[in-house]
Amino acid sequence: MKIRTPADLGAVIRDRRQQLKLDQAGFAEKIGVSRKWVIEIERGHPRAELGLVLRALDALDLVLDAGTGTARPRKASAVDIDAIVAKAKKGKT
Amino acid sequence: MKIRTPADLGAVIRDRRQQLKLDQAGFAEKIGVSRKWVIEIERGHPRAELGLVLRALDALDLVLDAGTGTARPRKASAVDIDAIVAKAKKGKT
DNA sequence: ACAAAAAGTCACCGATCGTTTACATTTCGC
DNA sequence: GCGAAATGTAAACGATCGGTGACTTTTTGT
Repeated sequence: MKIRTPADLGAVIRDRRQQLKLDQAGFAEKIGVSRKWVIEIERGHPRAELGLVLRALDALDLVLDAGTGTARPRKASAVDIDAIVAKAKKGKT
Repeated sequence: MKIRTPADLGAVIRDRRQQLKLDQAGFAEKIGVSRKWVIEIERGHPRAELGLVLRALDALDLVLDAGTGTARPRKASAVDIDAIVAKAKKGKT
C-alpha cells in the first residue's frame, strides 16, 4: 500500500492490526503508547509523532520504503554529471 | 531505501533534496515549514509531525510504500479463513 | 437478547512542537 | 584567501501532543 497521507497511514495500520488479530489495547501496549494514540493514528491524525509511528509499523512487522513517485521515467543517467565535474575540478577524484 | 528509524528518514530526505539541488531554505518554503524544521528532520528528529513529513516527501517526489518486513515467507494463505467463516455465519456473504 | 469485550469520547495537564528573528559557523566558487 | 551562500544555533512563545482515568457506545460471541 502506498502512503501519501496520514489517512493512508491510518488505514494501513488498522488493517494490519486486525490482520494480526490485535485489539487497540494490546497493540498500544506493544508499542508503548496509550490506547488514545492508537485511536487517533487510525483516524489519520496528521500531527502524530514520527518516532511513535515508526514503532507502530515495526510492531506490525511493516517496513517503509521510499521510492520516487514518477511512474517509470527510469533510465535518465544514474550518474550526476554536475557532481562529478565539480569534484574533478576540486581534484577529489 | 528502507526506513525504519527517524534517522533513516532524515538521510533519505537530505540525499534526495541534494539530488534535486535544493537548499534547505528553498525546500522549506516549498513544503511550507521553517528552515529549522528541515534541519531537524534531516538530523533525525523523532518527534516531527507526520503530516509535515509526508508533505516533505511529496515535495521531493518520494512515495512511501508499506510492506511486511518478513523476508520471503510469502505464500502462507493470502486468505483469512477465520474472517471468512465469521462473516459467513453473520450472513454477510 | 445479554453480557462482555472492544472501540470511541472527554477533560485536564505537563512537555514539546514548529515559528520567528538574529547571530555563528561551515562550505563553495573563483 | 575572500566574500557570499548555505547550514547550524539560540531564545521566547503560542499551540498541540500524548498520557491518564472514567465514562459511553458499538461490536461480538453464544
